[in-house]
Amino acid sequence: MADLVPTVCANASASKQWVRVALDVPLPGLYDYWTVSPAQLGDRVIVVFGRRQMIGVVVALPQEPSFDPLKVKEVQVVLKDIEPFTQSWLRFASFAADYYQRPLGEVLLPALPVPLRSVSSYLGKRSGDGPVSRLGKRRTASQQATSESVVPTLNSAQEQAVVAITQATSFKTFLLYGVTGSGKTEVYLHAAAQTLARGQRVLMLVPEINLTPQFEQSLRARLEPVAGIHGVAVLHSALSDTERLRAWLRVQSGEARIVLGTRLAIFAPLDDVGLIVVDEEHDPSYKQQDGLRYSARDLAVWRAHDLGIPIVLGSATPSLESWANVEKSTYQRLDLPARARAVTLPSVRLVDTRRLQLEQGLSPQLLQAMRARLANKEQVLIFLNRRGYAPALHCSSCGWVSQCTRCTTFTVLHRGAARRAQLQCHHCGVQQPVPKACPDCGDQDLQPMGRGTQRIEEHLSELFPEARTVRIDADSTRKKGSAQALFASIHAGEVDILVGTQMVAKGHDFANLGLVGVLNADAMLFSQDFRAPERLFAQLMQVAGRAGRHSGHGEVIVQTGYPEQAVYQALLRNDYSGFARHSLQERQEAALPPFSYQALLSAEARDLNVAIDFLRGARDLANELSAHYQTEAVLTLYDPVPLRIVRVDNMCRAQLLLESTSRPALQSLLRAWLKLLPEQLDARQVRWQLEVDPLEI
DNA sequence: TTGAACACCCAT
DNA sequence: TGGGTGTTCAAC
Repeated sequence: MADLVPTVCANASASKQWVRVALDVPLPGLYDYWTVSPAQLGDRVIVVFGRRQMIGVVVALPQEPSFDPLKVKEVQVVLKDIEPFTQSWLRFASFAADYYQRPLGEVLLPALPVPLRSVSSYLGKRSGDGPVSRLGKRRTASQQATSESVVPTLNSAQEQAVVAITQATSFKTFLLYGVTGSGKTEVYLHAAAQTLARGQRVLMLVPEINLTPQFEQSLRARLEPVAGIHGVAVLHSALSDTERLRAWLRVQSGEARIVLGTRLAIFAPLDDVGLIVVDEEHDPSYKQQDGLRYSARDLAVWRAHDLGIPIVLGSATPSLESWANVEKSTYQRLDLPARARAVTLPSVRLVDTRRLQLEQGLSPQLLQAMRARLANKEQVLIFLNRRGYAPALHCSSCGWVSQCTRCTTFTVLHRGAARRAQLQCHHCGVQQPVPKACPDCGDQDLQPMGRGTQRIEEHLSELFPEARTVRIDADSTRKKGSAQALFASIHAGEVDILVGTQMVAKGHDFANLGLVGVLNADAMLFSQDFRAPERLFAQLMQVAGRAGRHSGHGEVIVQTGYPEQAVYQALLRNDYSGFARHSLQERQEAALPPFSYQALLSAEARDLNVAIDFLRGARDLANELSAHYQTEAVLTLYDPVPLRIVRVDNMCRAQLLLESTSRPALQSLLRAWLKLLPEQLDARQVRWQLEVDPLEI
């Protein structure tokens, strides 16, 4: 840190300087302050804002303040414990703020580790010289070098992909398209190694934390020889504040050569990047669902464009947006046609449940296949996207169903420790004891309705008492580290039957898994959302890909009442491209994304009518504005509608969808609209927010 | 919109 | 007296 000596000469430092500061407040705009200590663009400062002290980022050095100079306050401290943020990083944050229509400070500050943005870590009682110098004193046990692993040779398709990626000298988006097990990771690793060898850094995004340890391990093994022992940094939200700070500083200082992380890592402060990788680019986890609602994948593409570098989006089931970009030749597709280990894909079977007598939701076909696999000492995965014991409790004599008092949903029956049952609302989190008798008619014969993972687990344990059954869902993995322990026991062969939600579908490579059974997939078919089939297909392909990755004779059984549906037929034929063609045609005919661009204004209020009225007013306002901003483009304003689950936590929710044929036109409309919305409408009783490119509608 | 500051209330 | 809760107000 010797290079952090102030760079401004002594006489200049005495003069008064204006700084424009971005603060993490939900108000639009930037705030001017003055200082006599030298402050540069990208420095952090501690300022007084209203009644509180805050850390902000200097984003401009104006000649004159844009506010009454007499009211402009002095900066309290100019923080110099890290290098100022670079122009390119600030430009990136500004783009994200503009595009998602949020104040710049709401992007910049949450992107920093907590200690770097909280005043208390600098001015607190025991803060000393701040979090960075405190970190320096307390040295970490040096990381053990991972043993070097053998670099596998690439097949010709992989080879071609690596060549294409590494030969790109400017911005170019590649869609690396290959089924599970086709060796996408090897392509990333080879391309990354070459990028590092050229002296540039690599940013690699993965969808979820629970698969980073696996991924991190193979990355470390392969890249530490090139990048150095401290050359790999991992960033995700499960890190503690200090761990996150430590990793972040290694990124910012340039020590980390490769940055691996979840969506938040897209805001990592590095610009000498030569390659960005977004693994499983279709995954919905890349979309942040609260606060700044960004898509890390979309931002990654923008960043690659801004930096003039190649970016690789990888998937077996690309998003239709990306697929359409390939068809427009905006992206270049790279195919990995075969499974790298030269094993065949699992065979898929649809079991039509309409004429079947199911036993606890399980078809005779599935049970028989399970028996065969278990006898053969193979593992079986039962996939059910529904946690808890049963989706509701039901009175068979009067028809009463357990409902949440605060939400318009059923409360879910859960079995806790020692078989203690309770009712839980999955939306507001409220927990209630299970009534002994029906609250309406007093009948004591209350029955669970439907099946969740707990109930399936219980039933399978009874059916296959000799098999070791394990459940993996949000409930069984709540404790820190328990997910990893469970996965470890599966890998160690200590588990025969695995019951799980979508948690198990992602990334894990279970060597001995022979059969995957999918229950209740139809639930996803009936969603209002136009993306539901796309999501279902991706999820089914992904969970199917867990079977037979090593043995080569994997089998997938999907139970459905609608086997003729296009999604299932495409799955049967393992035909993503056919499914994509069919879906894109439907989207085009309906002028839905990717053939249009959307924004979603949502509102919530105690009274549904208040929310709807607010949205109606907002729609009228947008209608007026559209005359000015949509000259060429076509704007569609839908009617405000209540959400499917209208009331959550006693707030009623509604939304208004805007759709435009032009992204720039939509952007300028939104900007003008958001300026006027708070003034023109009585928003006092309404909480509202705007989402650009919503993923779920 | 947030959160600090203040007023107010109630239990001890 | 102190803590918990509700209300108001300011924000370069």
